[in-house]
Amino acid sequence: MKNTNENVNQKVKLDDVANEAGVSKTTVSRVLNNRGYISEKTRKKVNEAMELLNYHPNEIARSLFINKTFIIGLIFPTTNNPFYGQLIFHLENISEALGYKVLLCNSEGREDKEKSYLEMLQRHQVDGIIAGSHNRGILEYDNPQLPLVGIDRYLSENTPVVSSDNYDGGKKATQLLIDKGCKKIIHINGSPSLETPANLRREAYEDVMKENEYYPQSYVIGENVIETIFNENPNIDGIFASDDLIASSVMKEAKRRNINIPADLKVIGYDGSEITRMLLPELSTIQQPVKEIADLAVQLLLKQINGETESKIEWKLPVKLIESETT
Amino acid sequence: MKNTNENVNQKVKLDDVANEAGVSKTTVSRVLNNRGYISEKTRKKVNEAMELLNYHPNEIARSLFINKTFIIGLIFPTTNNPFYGQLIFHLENISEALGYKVLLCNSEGREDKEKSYLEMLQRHQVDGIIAGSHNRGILEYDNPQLPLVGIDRYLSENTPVVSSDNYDGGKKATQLLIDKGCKKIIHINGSPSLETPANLRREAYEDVMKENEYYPQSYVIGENVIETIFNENPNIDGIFASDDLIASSVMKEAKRRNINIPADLKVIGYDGSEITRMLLPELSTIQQPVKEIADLAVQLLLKQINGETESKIEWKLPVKLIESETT
DNA sequence: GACAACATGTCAACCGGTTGACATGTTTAT
DNA sequence: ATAAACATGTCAACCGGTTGACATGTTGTC
Repeated sequence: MKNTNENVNQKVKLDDVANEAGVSKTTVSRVLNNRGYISEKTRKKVNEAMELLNYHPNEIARSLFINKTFIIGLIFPTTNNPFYGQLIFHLENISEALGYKVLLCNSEGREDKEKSYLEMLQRHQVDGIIAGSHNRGILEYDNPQLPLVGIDRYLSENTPVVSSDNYDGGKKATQLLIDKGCKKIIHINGSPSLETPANLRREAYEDVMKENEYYPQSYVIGENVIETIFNENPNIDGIFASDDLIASSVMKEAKRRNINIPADLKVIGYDGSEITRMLLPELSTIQQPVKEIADLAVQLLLKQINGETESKIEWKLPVKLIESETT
Repeated sequence: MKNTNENVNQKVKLDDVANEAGVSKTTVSRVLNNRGYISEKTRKKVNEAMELLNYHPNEIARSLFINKTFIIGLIFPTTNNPFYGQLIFHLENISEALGYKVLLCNSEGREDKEKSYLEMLQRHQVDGIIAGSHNRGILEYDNPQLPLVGIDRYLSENTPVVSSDNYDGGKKATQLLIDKGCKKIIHINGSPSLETPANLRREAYEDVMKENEYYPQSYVIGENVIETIFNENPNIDGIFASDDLIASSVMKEAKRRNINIPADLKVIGYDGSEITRMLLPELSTIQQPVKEIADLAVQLLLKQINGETESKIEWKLPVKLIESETT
């Protein structure tokens, strides 16, 4: 049996298509990029050759020349989280619709991983980065060689940040608990060392509490914190958790202690992702406009990529109070 | 003010590093790739130059030459789902540890999207693809130019598939309901038109039912199906849902109808992802070994990428029955 | 019949690294 | 003293497309 060309399993390249179609390399490139004059007949011939040979243009070669990859890097703690899972879904979706692909990076909130991802994305010549995971102080963010947008995270002095209206959300949540008659309301938040807009949730909580002449008291989530809260505050009757997962842990612990929700204790969370709404519909929460956040973030990034300027740095999108059975 | 080189905002390239360090292009490349002889002194000089200039080697140029990108494509319905979110997290994590990056594709289960993603990934010269979303019949999968691994999906005759032991899972779930005394057990599954190993869950259900001389009855999930099930089967006392989200919908509907779980109706799901366990711990379920699935899938893909052969096609990993309050 | 628009080809430079061949000079070991 | 190992440089081809300049020929139109 002859070892013909067709048997050799090597990638088909533009030259092969040109040969097959009996035209020049340039003509094939013209067909691919729709430039210059091309007759319908030739176009068809070339397309047929591409079909026949199962040709896929090498985007790497193209990227190298045009100095653009149409790839966006996404750096977030993890897809294994209802909120980020939904956010990343939308980010990818919107990007795809606009002709961009996404490289996914799960930083797990670790600075070292984030740093090496950042380096990796730059090596890969991504056109821009959207990041929602962050420990401020990573030098590379301050010296951005790259279009950059943060989601719910300050990345550097002049990097745009998109977030839900955290202050308003915190206000709505706290106010609801007060309106429902809670006297001893406690707030649980993530690590406050992070300089994130999400801290505004706590700020709003504190402000509203003081306005109503209550004493604000915040705990930071961590090992056994929820147990501690119940132990240290026997008269607790309201909890504002800064995300729904924390809220669900609170509910679990309350159940274990036979504390009745909402009769004895009212609970409200934050995020309101689709999955949480589906699996835990009874939880009251402040819902973030996830799709709108993703939309805006991508838009702002593309603006930067296209060299358009935009002076506004902080973008806050309205939240929605969802009252359910836990309040 | 002079417009020195430093002011020009252009990407630093290998040549610049060479100039800065006062060595040749080749030497810099040798440092980068650790080949040939290099003195410590020179290595240091070069590294300092890279640091100083904030140099990031252009991986695109490198990929083009070595004909390898170290990128893996992931095609799944959506990250906005606890199971896929967790799976994708692990896939990315493991890949990263092995020096690969991932391009994320949310197919939404749509054939057209999947097709265009497949094409896109080939253009981008990914080294391989792991796919868990699929409508069989996409030609490209049958004619793979590319290393390929399926998760819970048959992609083509000889593409490796990794999945949980669906048959055993279906058996365990059904048997549990029977053991708990259910008489009228109904199964709800996803679209059965898909040729997926997950169909074995239904098969096991049917087999176990018949063995115990019960009449198996399956519904396909869709608009209002759950309501229909309750309406058509007033004496129903057991439901095996082929995933936890469906199970949670069943629970919701039961609550609406004041049907007590588990007294009047027992429910068991499938997946047992971390998020579901956290938000809906009361649900009994069959837990898939997500991390192990991801691990194996990546391993099998890398084997293909490295040209090693592996004749085993179907890989089944053991599931775990989690008994909770709904049974 | 002449000129514009259309169609295609040839050729080479370019994107930014990698690599092999080869030359030259310096150390080190024996 | 001499060969082997070490260190670095020069040069050019290469990866697979893209693009611009330029040439040549064909149609279509007024």
